[in-house]
Amino acid sequence: MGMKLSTRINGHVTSGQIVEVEAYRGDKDEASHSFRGKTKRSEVMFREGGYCYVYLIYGMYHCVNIVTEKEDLGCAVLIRALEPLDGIETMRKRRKLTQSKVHYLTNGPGKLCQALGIDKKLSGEDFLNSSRISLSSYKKIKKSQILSGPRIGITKSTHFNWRFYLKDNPWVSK
DNA sequence: ATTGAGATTGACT
DNA sequence: GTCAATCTCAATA
Repeated sequence: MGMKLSTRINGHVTSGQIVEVEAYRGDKDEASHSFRGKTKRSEVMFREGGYCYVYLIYGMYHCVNIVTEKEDLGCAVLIRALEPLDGIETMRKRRKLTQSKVHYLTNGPGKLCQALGIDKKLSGEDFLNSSRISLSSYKKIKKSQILSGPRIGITKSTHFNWRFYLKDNPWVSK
């Protein structure tokens, strides 16, 4: 939370501050892609922390995750919303939004992937050694500014309060 | 081989 | 508020 997520795709640099995330883990979490073991799609989730897991959701949109923890544990953090920073005009064109609707640039997991040009080709990239996608320090966030609640859009394991978001940040999805 | 559900979004009533 | 867009996976045959 508070870190900057950046991409460089075909020379276009875009980035945003992470303001909303959800945690997924390999055991005890029925909502996780890693819960039933490795598949061709979820293989990246079982690597050691630092890799980028991107998947296609509902056949239409992409979602980006940061793999965490040790190898074989299947834990990752889904990026759900960003506060736009660099390359806003590039993001607006990718999202096909008019100036009056830039508010909707990156306030959702599918939206931010479209804005930053993230798709399945970036799944498996190493955040620490990639020329196309990276993370960097941006803002120090106080714990008191981070709120939590149930994860959005899932029907299993809804009792875990593993959605985290910045208090009063206008870019949060809901 | 077929079917139904899913970590979403935008268009429409 | 409803619904369709259409890829991946697991369950069924």
